[in-house]
Amino acid sequence: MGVDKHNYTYQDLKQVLSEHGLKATHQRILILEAFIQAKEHPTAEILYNDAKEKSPSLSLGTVYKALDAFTDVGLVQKVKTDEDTVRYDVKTDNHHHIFCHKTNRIIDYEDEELEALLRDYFQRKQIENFKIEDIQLQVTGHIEDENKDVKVN
Amino acid sequence: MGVDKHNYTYQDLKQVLSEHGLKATHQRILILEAFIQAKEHPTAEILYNDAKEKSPSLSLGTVYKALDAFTDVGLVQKVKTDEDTVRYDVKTDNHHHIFCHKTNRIIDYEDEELEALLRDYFQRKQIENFKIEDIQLQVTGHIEDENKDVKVN
DNA sequence: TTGAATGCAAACGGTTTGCAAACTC
DNA sequence: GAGTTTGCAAACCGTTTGCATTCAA
Repeated sequence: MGVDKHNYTYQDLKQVLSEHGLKATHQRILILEAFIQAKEHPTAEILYNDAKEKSPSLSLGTVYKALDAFTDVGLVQKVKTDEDTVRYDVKTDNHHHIFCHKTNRIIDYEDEELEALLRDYFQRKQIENFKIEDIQLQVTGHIEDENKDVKVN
Repeated sequence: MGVDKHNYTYQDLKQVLSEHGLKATHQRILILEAFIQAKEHPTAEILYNDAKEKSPSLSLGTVYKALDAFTDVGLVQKVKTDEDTVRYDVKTDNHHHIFCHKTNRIIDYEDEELEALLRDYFQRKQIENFKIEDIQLQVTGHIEDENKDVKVN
């Protein structure tokens, strides 16, 4: 079971955690739920505030520990930014990020043609003495009309 | 005058700062010098330690302030990483980064063919409602033999 | 039952801030 | 001379840590 943005029941999320070898605690389930419902690349604090509504005794430290655990098993990954807080991403292969420095939004970008292009390019241009594990584009710029969507593809 | 990794005299560096509209203080000149001599994408602390050798009264705060000033005028840029310290980069257009998670090295990658490829691709695939200012690849992986160089191209 | 996760509070560490003194232009 | 930059120390703030308690398996 992956972690697309569909409707997951509590049980589903529990199963996702188990499948990744994690103890399915109530807190982790709520944090994962908050993650999936979060619009975009949340910070630990955002998840904390969201999940706290359903479990007021939740502590920030627990969120950090949960996110570390999620990261370790590859359920989630840290997004490289130049902000002073870490933002997280539900891990899926082959997707890139569009950074808007006006709104601080980080938008996912996915395109099969781009993947093919990069795959092909790096097959020809080898990097000597380096094993590539992942390639991600960072497209930086700004949204032109903040009230409209950014439509990719 | 740009900031390639050539031999700059004190006077040259002073001029670089002036040309960018910055007051050419002794400290800033030393910091810029340390930057240019730094092998790879240094942190503020590395520059502090290097520059401190020539000016022992230098303080870390000054380095941060200088780097902020350098960043503001586009002399330097912050590198997006998922580390907990900011790393800086002498700003030049059209270059990408190779991240080694074994050594934490960040290696520059530059290739005209790749630029053409990306330029061409994004000309065809427009991102609606978004003005692209910069595109950077993050290639992550690991160096195979740490004693040998990573050769690009 | 047992080892792992939680909650809390204190510690950490990179970065920022405030301000008097020093310096650039 | 005017206004910016420096150096210092304290503050800041996101994140980590330690430990007793609680919980999942």
